[in-house]
Amino acid sequence: MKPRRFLFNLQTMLLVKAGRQHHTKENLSLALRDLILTVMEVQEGPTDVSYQSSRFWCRMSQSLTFSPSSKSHHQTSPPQTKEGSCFTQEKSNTLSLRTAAVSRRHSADGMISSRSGRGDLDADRFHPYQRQFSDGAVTECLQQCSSSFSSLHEVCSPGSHSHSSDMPPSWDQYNGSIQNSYPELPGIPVDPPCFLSQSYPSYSSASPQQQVSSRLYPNKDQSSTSKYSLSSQSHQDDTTQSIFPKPIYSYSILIFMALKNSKTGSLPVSEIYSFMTEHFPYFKTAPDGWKNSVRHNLSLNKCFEKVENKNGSTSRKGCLWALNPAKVEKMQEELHKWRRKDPVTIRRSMAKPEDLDRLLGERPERLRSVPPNPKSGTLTRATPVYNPSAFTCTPAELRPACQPICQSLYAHLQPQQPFYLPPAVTHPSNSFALFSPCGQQPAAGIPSSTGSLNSPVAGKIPPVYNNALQCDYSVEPRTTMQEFLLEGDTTYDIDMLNPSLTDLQLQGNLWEELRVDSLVAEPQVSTSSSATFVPQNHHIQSSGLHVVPPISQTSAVVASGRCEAEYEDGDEGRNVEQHGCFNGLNPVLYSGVESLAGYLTSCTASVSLM
DNA sequence: CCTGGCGTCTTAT
DNA sequence: ATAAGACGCCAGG
Ligand SMILES: [Mg+2]
Repeated sequence: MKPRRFLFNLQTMLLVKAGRQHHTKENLSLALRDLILTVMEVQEGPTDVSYQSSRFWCRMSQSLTFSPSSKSHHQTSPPQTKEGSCFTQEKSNTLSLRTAAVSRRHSADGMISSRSGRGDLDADRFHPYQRQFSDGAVTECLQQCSSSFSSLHEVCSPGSHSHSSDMPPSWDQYNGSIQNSYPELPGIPVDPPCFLSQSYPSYSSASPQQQVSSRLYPNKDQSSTSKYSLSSQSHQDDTTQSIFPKPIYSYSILIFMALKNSKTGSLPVSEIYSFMTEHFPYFKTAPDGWKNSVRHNLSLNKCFEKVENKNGSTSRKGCLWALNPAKVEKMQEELHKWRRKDPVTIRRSMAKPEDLDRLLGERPERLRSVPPNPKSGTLTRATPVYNPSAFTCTPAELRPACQPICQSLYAHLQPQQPFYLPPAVTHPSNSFALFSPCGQQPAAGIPSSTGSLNSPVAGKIPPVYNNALQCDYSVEPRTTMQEFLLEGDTTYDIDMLNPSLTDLQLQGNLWEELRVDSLVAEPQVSTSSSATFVPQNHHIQSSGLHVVPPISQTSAVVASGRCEAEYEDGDEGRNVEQHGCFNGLNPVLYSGVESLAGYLTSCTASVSLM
């Protein structure tokens, strides 16, 4: 009984958080994926855990390819999008479901009209300080907005959906209680139909705009989509749009990432575009203009310098762009700042979330418990140098730390040559563009006279570079304190990542509301949970602990979360606690998260043993 | 035409 | 003041 309710709540919370409607396995999986992204962030970096989660994610991605033929509602539940964007940007701390809902709705309302045609793009315009989605995402947001709440209802009404049929009768009353807990839901309630499962045309028949097949703005950069997208073919564009929010990183940062991760350290604009579209699918379908902005940034930002392309051919075109050594460090700091800003959301906007750490510059895995080197045969191909420009340290330094993970994680990457390799090229500038490419532009502080070759320059600059370019690995004094903390102390990680936890806070709120609900319905549960749910500390997992029986891995999750439940106080405490919770989740990621979704869906049965 | 370099203007911080 | 981004212009292919 209680356990069942708890798990149900858990499911619902997960789903709502992910903005999904039905208690389907798919939705739960997707919701879990979100959760995992969060976990990855909390974990900060490609640890063994995130490695596992990455793998999980990949597998998940594959399995997420909904077959067009399947139930129509599947298509309407594109993976996470909305709440990450709609919610997290809020002041979040005090963010209530209500406000969230309202704001979402508003933003959606404002833009939804523009969806009809290419002509009216104003609403789609980028806005510097406001998260946006490409196309369909907006409408989805609207739907999600109401849907997230409606799900509470729908989920509770046994007959509403296929999966819910499994649910025990007791849910009926539960259903009632939940509804009660949201007596006056904003916005949504305004539309009474929202509470009726059938009133979601979007899910059963999907609104025209969101309808799969169609109309996406033609895009020239259709290039490497298929490789990463969650769904296939026809769905793809649509899905891509809906799924990937615009990255919150600034253009400068994105460009920086592109250059930093390039083999040579310099790229033509076109490749910078490619990098962006490849890693941030939003750009595949983004309205025109972003390329302008990229170019504009290249020109404007002193961090980026033009490099003569081939044989000093003049001109205005065909240039390569490289990083200005003198500014790199600054950029790197910027990047780390952004990184902390909202890591989860960033990952969401990425084609391959697990690549984030690599793109940002490797993290010090050594600080984490990384399993001993599993020397694998595929090593040679994927040695850490995949990100040449990001590493200035010696291979020896890198390998021990990275290999195990990188190797498997990035095995698909094409081998690249270490960026510190002496450019066998005639144009050193190209191969080592970071070092103030050509004398043409006496980069600040760097004697361009040394021009052609790296060694002289390299000899002088490296310290700075090393520090800036390689992920602050070395114990370089110059590394910022924050970064240090970030790397070495997980506790700080949590603290730093605070912003990224807004989702969780929302979750907490939600949970709390659910809990309240439970209280009403079931005094007993309330007793145990009420204690844990005092405002100051949302011991989200705690309440679960009591209820959830030692069921396989899942229970382990909760249990381990439990262990670290008690901690500090105040916000920090909560965060840490959550951290603990997620750490607890890790084991699951390891052993079989996939089963979790399934487990959750069928939890009612298994839990009853309590 | 398209691409790419870069300028202008607006907005938020 | 500055950062960031949307948008515009124009040269060159
Ligand atoms: Mg520049």
